[in-house]
Amino acid sequence: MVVKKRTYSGGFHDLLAPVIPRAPRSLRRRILRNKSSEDGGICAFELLADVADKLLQEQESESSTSSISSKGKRQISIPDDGIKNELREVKVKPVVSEQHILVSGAEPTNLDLSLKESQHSDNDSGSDHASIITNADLIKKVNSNLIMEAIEEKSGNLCNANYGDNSTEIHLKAIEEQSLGLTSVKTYSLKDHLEPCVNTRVLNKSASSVHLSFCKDLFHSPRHRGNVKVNSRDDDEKYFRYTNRSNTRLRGLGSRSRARYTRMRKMIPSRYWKVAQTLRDYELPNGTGSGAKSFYQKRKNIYMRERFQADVVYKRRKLFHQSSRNPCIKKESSESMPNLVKFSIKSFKVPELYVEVPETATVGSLKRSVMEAVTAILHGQLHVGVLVQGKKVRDDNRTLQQSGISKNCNLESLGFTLEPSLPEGSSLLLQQETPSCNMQEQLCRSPSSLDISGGLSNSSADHPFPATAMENRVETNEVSTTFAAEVTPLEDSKALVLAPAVDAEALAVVPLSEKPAKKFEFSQRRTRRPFSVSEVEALVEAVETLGAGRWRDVKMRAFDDANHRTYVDLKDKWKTLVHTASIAPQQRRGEPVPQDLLDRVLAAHAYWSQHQAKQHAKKNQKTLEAQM
DNA sequence: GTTAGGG
DNA sequence: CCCTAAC
Repeated sequence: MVVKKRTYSGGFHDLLAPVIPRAPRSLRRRILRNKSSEDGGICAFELLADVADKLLQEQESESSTSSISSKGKRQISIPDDGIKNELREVKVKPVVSEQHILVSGAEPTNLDLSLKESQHSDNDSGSDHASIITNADLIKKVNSNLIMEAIEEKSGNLCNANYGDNSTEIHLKAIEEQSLGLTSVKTYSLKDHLEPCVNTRVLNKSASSVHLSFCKDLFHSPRHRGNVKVNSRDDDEKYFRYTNRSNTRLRGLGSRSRARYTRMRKMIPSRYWKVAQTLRDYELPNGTGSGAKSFYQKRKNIYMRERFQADVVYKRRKLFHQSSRNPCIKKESSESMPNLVKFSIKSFKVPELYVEVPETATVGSLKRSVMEAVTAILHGQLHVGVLVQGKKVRDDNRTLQQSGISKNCNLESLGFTLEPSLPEGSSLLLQQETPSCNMQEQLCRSPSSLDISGGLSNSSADHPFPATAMENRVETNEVSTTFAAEVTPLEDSKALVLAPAVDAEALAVVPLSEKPAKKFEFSQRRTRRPFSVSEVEALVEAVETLGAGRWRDVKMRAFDDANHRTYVDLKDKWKTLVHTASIAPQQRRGEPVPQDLLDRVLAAHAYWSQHQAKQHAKKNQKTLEAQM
């Protein structure tokens, strides 16, 4: 006997089209089609459920027939194990899976169960399924389009694009797995030559709920990564699109079903989702197109430009498809998705807004004053800055990795800033530059600091990076009125809640001419960027001609384009070069500087030292003469 | 803003 | 690289 029915429960009611008792194939097909057209797209789960369904059907018919029907229909036979099965889990995953997204409309316990089962039986996160298929009764390769057929039912041409290879190969395996308390575990591994593999598993257990887990890599195997992209859309519920390699066919994955919604949320790390939601719900009054909607619209160009956008959502979504373009990531992408860097902006803070109110003012008027100060700042166009290790990342074209933003490091030093374009002559004086004041200090020192976050962050322990925005002190050409963004773990963060402007009766915001306001940027050491040999050479050349001491000129001459090299840096480097050149080669560290360069360093150093000495002598001479 | 020098 | 005095 074989699987007679599937029992779905818990929120998949509108997701699972095939949740129907056995019916004539034609009928079920019609149902599926209707469902499909209604949604205007397919969902991976439906698709796979259908694949499983087909397999089961084939299995069923196999009990009386042989493998290939006379009609040429592809059938797959598996031995009748005599077990009554209920479909318990349909698992879809690529051969190389990075992560499962568990979707369950059922209770957490069921979810846990599903997880356990996955952990127990799915040691196949690598490319080897043998580990879980210990007792293969049957392995059958069918050069077949069976899976294609099932998929095509739901997706039309899309899967042709992805799986349109007739070499699709199907392995069927059935096993007994008593240790799980399962009467039977059948594993159907549908694997095409290109991978990913679709592994449809039918578990038998007494519970009535169904757990679905599938990998977000369904159509996104490492080997295909360069060709398959995850797109995003304006509609959250059709949040992702998978595109084929020509990027012309897009498949909306969604329907309005809660389950899909849930699944999408699972596919997206929660904090991003929530930020996305938040940004959608709370529009930013930034004047750049009325907030979130415009952000989403901008995303149309998501593949056109490798650049970071000012909204976190956009930025983090882009992470999903940064895989193949950056060679630095390749090492990882050969195994899995690129690491996702998780951002969560808990709050934006505006420290040191100075508001003056008379003692007799009411609290309400104080609130209004503060609000006006804030809205005055936020009124103009906002820009978002990204700070890494306190250094503002100015090059929007750099990848996160190149900018030192990675999953495993630096996140504690990551920050976002809001940079309003203050109107000319604004009376608002925000802090000016002051290194070495951290946010805590700053906030403590600033009774009028505003937390405009409304951030409701239930910290979840799995995010190790409560980060504080910081900004470096130097190299700021812009008028830098920045607000730090506190990047924190989040679960239920409402990123930005901005109250509307209130009446203009508010009290004056005091221009702080008397107090050299401190920029609220928080100094953090820049990332170390050792000088390359070519940089050293450029430096040496410049110093040879200009002399040691004219560092600004040296900068302009040789490092004008290197924003990360200040003239102070050049001066420091020269200092270390002189030192390096004067010590034994064995004592030198770092990338070896060619000896000839070091020789030139010493020569130039000697020359300009002497020159300087001469200058000093002249100067002293002159002063002496003047005194006489 | 630059320079110089200690940390 | 940072910090900062001194210009």
